Amino acid sequence: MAKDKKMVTAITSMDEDFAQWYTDICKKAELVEYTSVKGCMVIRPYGYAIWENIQRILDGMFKATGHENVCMPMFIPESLLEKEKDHVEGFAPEVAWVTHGGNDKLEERLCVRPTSETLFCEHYANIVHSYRDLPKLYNQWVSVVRWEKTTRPFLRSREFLWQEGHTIHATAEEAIEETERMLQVYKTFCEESLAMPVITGRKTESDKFAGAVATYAIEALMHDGKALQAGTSHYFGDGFAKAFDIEYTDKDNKRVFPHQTSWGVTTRLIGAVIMTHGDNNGLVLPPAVAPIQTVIVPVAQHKEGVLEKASELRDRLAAAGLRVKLDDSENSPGWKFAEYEMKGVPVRVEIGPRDIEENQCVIVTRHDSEKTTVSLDKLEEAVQEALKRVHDGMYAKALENQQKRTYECTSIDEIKDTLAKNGDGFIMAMWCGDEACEDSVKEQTGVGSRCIPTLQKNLSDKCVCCGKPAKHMVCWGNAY
RNA sequence: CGAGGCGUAACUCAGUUUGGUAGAGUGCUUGGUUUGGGACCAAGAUGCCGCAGGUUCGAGUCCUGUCGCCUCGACCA
Repeated sequence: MAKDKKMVTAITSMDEDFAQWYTDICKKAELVEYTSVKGCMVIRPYGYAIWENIQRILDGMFKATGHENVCMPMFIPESLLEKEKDHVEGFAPEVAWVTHGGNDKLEERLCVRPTSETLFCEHYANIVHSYRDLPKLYNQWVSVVRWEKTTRPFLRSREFLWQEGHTIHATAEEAIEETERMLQVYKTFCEESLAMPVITGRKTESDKFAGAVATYAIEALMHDGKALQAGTSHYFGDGFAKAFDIEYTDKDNKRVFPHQTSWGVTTRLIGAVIMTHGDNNGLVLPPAVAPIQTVIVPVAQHKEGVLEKASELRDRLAAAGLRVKLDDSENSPGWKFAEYEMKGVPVRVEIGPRDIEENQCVIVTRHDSEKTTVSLDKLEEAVQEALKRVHDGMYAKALENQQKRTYECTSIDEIKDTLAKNGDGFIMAMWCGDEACEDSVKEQTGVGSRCIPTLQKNLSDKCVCCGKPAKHMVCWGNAY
């Protein structure tokens, strides 16, 4: 009977329908709510708290690597957007335009920023005059708008929150080093704070950012085997500087162009966390970004002393620096267990009359449902240790899924067979560097190029498609 | 943007074939009994049947349009 009851409000099984499961989690864990504008969603307190934790940690990493935060306007005049040819071509199809101010038609229409390269460039042209002004290591936390046709919560919305770093350097070497440094910062963040393994790599020519010399990305593999680009870092060379007349005087009194980078991650990271770690009981959150790290569920809370003891445990854990919540609502303990599992709280502490008598409590870890009984004398250490166990366990599980779903192939047929037999995943295969082969692989097998992984392996001397000499091993996959 | 599916209470859905004034379970409110995996009993409240037109004496039901969600494709930092 209890089982049947549970089914009433249960989410769709991820094995049955992964897309519906994802949507269910977003709604039922109270992360987002739809609005009347397609692709624009309310990020609810519980979802926004995850973003705040992501922001706090990443911002610390940016500051530690010498970056400063700034804030650019949200409007870009059409003429400014058009200054760099590739850039405008890449973004024009998906920008939203402002044509009126009040009742008056504007002289020149303004686009709502889809990204802020042009604004930073205009600004840099004003403030960079000497080699002494360089480098500028700027970042901003803002929202941007891209008029996407297909939208999904967190994964692809028309307005989304992100950070965009924009840096300008005296030399190409310095800028390239910055591009690589920030890619590494993202990788470290994903692994250490999101418990999510990623592979780093360079995008192919056809897939790189509009206006970039080179685009690098971190790619994560979701539970269903689809790839998700979790962050990007671009090297611009001096292309933007030339287009926007950013020049400085070097030590030898020569006028030269500086070199630029940009890099960003978005609220899509929340989608990545959901699809990497979630299970059929709901969300599973990495302790580092979980809004509630530990929930205390009192059992038989009406009985003498239970709530008092539970409050005492809450105060002790809060004093130890943990984000802790005591749920003293009238719901039954079983209801609370299910509720906080749905919400992905990493550690649950149960405390009831029996425990109090024994001076102990029960600790349950979300990712593996393991229960352990610990002495109240060691509560803080035990919970800290449990949180670490959750993080490590989540990372190990995600890494195992990624490795299990990574396949090395040396022919088109092998790719097709692999996909047919195992479903989606990362397909590693050699490529000659020709865009025609890249397109052909996509057409024949359905998987597109994700990136040219930093860690290369020579699987074969020949291109998987045309058989000509191979240049790189490419990671192929079906992407969100 | 193309093909398909679905929009009825906060949620999951029945009712649409054959037009006649709105239903169930869950949730919510109140009271009582409960409490170690989504408790039980009783009494209540809750609907522009996605939206806009049309046909009709009468539309949740038929027709047209439109918006939204889901799937597949195209597109896409």
